[in-house]
Amino acid sequence: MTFSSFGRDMNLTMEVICRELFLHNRESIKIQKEETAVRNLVKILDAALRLCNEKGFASMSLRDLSREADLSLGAMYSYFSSKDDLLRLMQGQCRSMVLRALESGIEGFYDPRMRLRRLIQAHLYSSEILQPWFYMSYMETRSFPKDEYSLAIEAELFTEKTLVDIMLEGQASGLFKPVNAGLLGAVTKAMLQDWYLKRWKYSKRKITVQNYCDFVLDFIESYLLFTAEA
Amino acid sequence: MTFSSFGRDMNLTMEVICRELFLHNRESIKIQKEETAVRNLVKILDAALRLCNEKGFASMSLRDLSREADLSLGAMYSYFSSKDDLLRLMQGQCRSMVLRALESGIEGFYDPRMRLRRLIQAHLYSSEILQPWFYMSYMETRSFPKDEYSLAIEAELFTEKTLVDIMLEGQASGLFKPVNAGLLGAVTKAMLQDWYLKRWKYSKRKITVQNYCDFVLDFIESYLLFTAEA
DNA sequence: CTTTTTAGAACGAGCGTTCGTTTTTATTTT
DNA sequence: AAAATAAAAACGAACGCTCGTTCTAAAAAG
Repeated sequence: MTFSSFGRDMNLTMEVICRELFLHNRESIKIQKEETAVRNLVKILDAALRLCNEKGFASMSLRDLSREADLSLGAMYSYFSSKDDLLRLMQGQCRSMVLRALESGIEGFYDPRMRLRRLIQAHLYSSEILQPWFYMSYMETRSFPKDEYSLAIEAELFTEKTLVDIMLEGQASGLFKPVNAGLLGAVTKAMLQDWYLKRWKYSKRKITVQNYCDFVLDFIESYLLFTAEA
Repeated sequence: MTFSSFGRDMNLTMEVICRELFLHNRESIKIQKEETAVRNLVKILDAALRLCNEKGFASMSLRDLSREADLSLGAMYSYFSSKDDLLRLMQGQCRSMVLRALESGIEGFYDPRMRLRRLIQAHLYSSEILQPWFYMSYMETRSFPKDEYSLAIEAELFTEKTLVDIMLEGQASGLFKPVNAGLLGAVTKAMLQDWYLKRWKYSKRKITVQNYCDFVLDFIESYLLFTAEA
């Protein structure tokens, strides 16, 4: 699975995300016409993610957002009922789409080594495309309202558990070495997260998601696989 | 080097940090008597770090801080001249003491394998003791005032470069395998950071800093060292 | 003309910061 | 040893400003 084939298969564009968001929230969104709504939701979400990445959700004022999205305060309140509601909209839609991408990444694969590769690829590629959302989710989790907080933690632990389960499968079938799978899963998650948390560093060094992915896979597999290599 | 021996050698207690802080900032601090000043600085910094970890620096109001530190607003302003100044005080003092701890960790060691071990230990142990400060620094860096931002980035890159340099030394001397040292340094930093960023997760799983440290060292050395093992 | 969408002034709450006052501590005088 | 005074530290109401949110009127669309 290459990054560009992943990009083609999953459709993680803002346009698509905002259209789904609109269709799933017609009751709460006060705008009727789909095209108008989608166009403005894209402007709002793009601007919100940009501002959240710069200064954080709490420090992003709705006046900043209004300026950046090129919509008045009143107009924006036709799309969400409060600042927290805006957060809920972004979280709900993006989380479900990323989860879908991860699941369909490993779907139909049964060899532990292949499943591990594909899960790591799917995670890195998703976060490459939706980096601002991943970054925002990571940095803001602690200040989310209670329900969103739980969902975010749950999602983090779910991905980690999936990693660990694949490792345990591989160990059970004698394919992987009996190393500490729990800790290996945890630090693998940390490496996956570093890709979207330190994007500035990796871009400056001209390291692509493909480079990073290959390295992480080699690093982990060297530790897990029995040495057939030199 | 064990965690407890490290704790004994470096003196990273709040009491010590605040006393140094006071002595280095006598001009700007409006309180004369050392004992009074140190006692209250400890209250202020402890409370500030606690609140910053809960809700972030921007969302911590000075009224919150005043309540938690059990000091009036006016009294607190005898110790710093603005909210940003409070940040600068915490950053300056803690950063220099952590840097000192890292440097004296590898001082006097010349074998690359030993240097790598000791640097990783010193980093994990420091962040175990000053976890709230490490966490705050990581999460708030992007919203620091310009000068503090640069210093924080510089410190992050310095630690990473030190890791990479040790790896390159080891490779040059034929002790380590010729893997991608730049990327290995980057993901090593990510693993070190995960220890203070996800403390809640590791405490819940009853994983100690010693466990984590041993695992990370084993993981990295397996990748770097030529296989003398099974 | 009716409906949908946008604009931006207005409001109360909470922010960082200031400052005149009170309380506590230390020193001097009786 | 007690009282008086001076110095140091702590207090918290008040100020100007920005925040999230509401609301009415204007503009645009059909």
